[in-house]
Amino acid sequence: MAKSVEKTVALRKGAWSPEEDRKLTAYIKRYGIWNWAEMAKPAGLQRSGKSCRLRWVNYLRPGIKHGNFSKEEEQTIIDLHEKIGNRWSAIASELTGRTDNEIKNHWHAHLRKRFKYDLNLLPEVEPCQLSKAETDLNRSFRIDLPAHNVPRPSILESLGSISTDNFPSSSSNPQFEIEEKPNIKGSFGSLDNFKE
DNA sequence: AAGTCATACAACCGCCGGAAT
DNA sequence: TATTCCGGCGGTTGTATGACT
Repeated sequence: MAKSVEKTVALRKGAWSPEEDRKLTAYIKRYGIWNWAEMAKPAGLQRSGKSCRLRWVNYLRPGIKHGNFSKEEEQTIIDLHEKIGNRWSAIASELTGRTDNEIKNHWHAHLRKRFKYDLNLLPEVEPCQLSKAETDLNRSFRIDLPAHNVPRPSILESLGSISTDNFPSSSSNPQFEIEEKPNIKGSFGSLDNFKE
């Protein structure tokens, strides 16, 4: 079903454009989340359901915090990681507005090398034995460079305030029409967050 | 000024579990 | 009960950007 759709349509990959972000956000604002695999097409996106879900969950969803982690947040991550390991989603649930992906990245970029450095736990191994991530970690560790933690300009700035006012309505553009929402199950996502 | 290196982070991939049929 | 589908998770990779030489 959904898989056949994804097979027959050439799907875009790579970085999301502001236009794609607008389309996905506007679609979810209008119709909610009902089936990621099926939503992409009527939303006007040539993306896989997984890609749409990931973009929404990690970036577009209301309430997502971007930017540097506070000392408290870092300490929470360290504490929880010590207790439960790489269960990033569980850790993320304890940090309002942070996603598992962001925490995972932050851990690998900042915290893990600091943690291991403190404990002298990093083994001496040949780089050829390491994955890329491990190689990066080892390299960073050994040269002991301070992270130049300059945040990139957020793509959200280019989006401005998202509005569906200039977005094609379902009545004027059949591309966005949905006769019904088949096989709806589970949560409708974070629609409550749109309520003002 | 140009080339290379190091870093951060967005996004993809593959697997797994739960729900539906 | 078996199969299929979907969403979620964690690991990994690709790439943009800034620092360094």
